[in-house]
Amino acid sequence: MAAGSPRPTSRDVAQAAGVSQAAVSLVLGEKWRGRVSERTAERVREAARELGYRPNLAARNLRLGSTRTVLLVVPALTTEFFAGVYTGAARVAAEHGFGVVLYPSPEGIGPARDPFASAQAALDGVIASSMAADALTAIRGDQLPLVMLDSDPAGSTGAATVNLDIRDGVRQVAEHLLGLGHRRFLHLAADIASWTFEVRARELAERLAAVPGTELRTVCAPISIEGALTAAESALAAPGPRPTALVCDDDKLAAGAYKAARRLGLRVPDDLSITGLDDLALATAIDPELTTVRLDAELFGERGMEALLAVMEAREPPQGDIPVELVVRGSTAPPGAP
Amino acid sequence: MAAGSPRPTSRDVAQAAGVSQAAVSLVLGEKWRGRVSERTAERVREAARELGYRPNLAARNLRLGSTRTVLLVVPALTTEFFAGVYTGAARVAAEHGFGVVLYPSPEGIGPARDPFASAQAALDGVIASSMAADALTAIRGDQLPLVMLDSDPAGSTGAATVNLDIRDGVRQVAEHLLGLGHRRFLHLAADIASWTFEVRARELAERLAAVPGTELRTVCAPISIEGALTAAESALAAPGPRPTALVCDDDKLAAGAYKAARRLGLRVPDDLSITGLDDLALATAIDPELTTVRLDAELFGERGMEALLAVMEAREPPQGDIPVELVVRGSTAPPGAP
DNA sequence: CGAGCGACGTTATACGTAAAACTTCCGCCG
DNA sequence: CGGCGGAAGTTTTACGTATAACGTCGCTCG
Repeated sequence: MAAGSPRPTSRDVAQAAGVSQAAVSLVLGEKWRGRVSERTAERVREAARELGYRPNLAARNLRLGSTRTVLLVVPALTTEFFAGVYTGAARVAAEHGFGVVLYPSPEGIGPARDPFASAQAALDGVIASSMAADALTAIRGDQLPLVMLDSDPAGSTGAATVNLDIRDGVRQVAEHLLGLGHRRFLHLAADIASWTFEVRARELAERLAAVPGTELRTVCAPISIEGALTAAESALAAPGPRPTALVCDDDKLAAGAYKAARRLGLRVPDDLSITGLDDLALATAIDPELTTVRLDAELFGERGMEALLAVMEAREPPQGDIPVELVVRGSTAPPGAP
Repeated sequence: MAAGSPRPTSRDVAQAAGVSQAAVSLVLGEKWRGRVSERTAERVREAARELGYRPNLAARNLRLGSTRTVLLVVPALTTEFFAGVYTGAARVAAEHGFGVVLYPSPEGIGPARDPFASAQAALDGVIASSMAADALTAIRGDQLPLVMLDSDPAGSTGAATVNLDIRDGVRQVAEHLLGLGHRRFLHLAADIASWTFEVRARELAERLAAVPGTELRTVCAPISIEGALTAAESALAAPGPRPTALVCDDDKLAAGAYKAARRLGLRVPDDLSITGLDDLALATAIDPELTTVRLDAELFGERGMEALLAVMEAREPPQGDIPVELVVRGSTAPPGAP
């Protein structure tokens, strides 16, 4: 293992072990049942260890025409949610001998490099979450197996989808708040044109419309604490009867809403109930702790990877949305409580 | 671009354009100044576009012996800090024609796959942050250019390091609190054996030791809100005079400390001043907003990548720590304030 | 006794690209 | 007019691996 010397190749190992390069490949490829004697196999392994041999992946990929590598495209890494998705996907991938490469969408990263250029390696498949349309066409152009996370199952792309049952989560939130007696609602929505947010808006509207005497206003904000703060503050300060329940599209928006409430002198939950969606660490950091919908990010990633494996093997991907769970904490109470 | 057909190769393009494969390689490689006429070059480009040609990266990597891909090893993605590091590193990398692959440390991911197996692609270099020692030896075994983030510059590895000036950050925190009049301190430390945390402890102790009449106790906790909560609660409830200032190793610990204070009926900052370190979104989500040290994650990533480029080109990596800045918010006040 | 077969390997080839080395043609200058 | 140099390509080779195709024994069985 002399320093500075070029990496040893399988041919070097072969020479050291006194066999042919093919034999090395057979032994190290674990596919030598009746092809090589146990004694030579051991000699080869010994030589490989001795030289510190590592197969050249570029060569292997070229030969096999596949890299056993998959790309996970996420919109951002500004919360721990997609870290969980990655963890789940990577676990399942590893069980099948695949690796996962992470690509956070090109916010702030030069547009010159698309996901594929960035990953450099050839890819065997893609899991994409809430992505921009242009990046999507780039993918389809490559004709790669594709699974979309949290996207319209009836979308025009025809790609397989894996979704959290956000609809059910919003339903649970609505029932919870209606059950507490709330009738005047404000929806603090994310200002992103994405299916997963459209679902929230639609489901909430439908659930509330089913109950006579309810009101629903909606205000959009960028997904950041600052953005939510200003949007929520002006909406809550608007004339007319004040909403008693504030449904936020995610936990970060909810955190901004807390600050808006505080500025306006509103107590949570006495004057205003607030709900989130995600169940980030943030949800239990703020006071009172946030009533929110728990999303199982790791399971989401696992299911995504399982679906991709199915697509790659030309099997039918598994169906069924991933269940979510309402977590009731201190940010919700009956309206007008003391 | 018939569907299902195998991807076109440079040879297909050559045939379509009526030239040799070498000509295609020359034209598309942008290195054909005096080698190919403008007219044929255009024909080649046209044919490539027509067929939807994408070079096979595995083949290119094999030929060039380099992948222009770099690995960024991060301890976790549970806060947005390392997302910022990635963004910065990726920006600089893109400017130099490099891609960055992200590898979150193997918490929960099968140990069977080391970073290199995971990245699948061969790598040209590694930027590693606060990593475990065994993973490090795996890297050194590969003799790859390596830059360490937030690691002991006098460490035994001899690798280049890029550091935030955490020492100065802690100094600023100490001066701020001492200036407010605090004398009894509690240090809520991360229970991770890592240089970056050792620096915090050492610097804080030194700064306080320089002022007569100060007291310092230390308690360790896992970096999570829950962990910080229990550790801080029992430490604050301990007998003897209560500390008036609580210095936390990062913002997440500080968030847990808020909850501990609340449970014990202590008001922040009147009864207890609290400081963090990181300036995450979390810092402004909690009430009162957290006095903390702002770390420029993107700049950190940029510097890391610049250093790695220097190492790869056998240049001397740039020296100098990255400055940090104390951000004073509402969580600190003079002790015993009304 | 020779055909056949299994064990144990080896030789040869292909993957798709980049680039060094070579060919051909032509214009131009001494 | 001979040769030189440059433009415009082409032919060839190498990168490191996996595997199909091909020996070569020694033994067994009909």
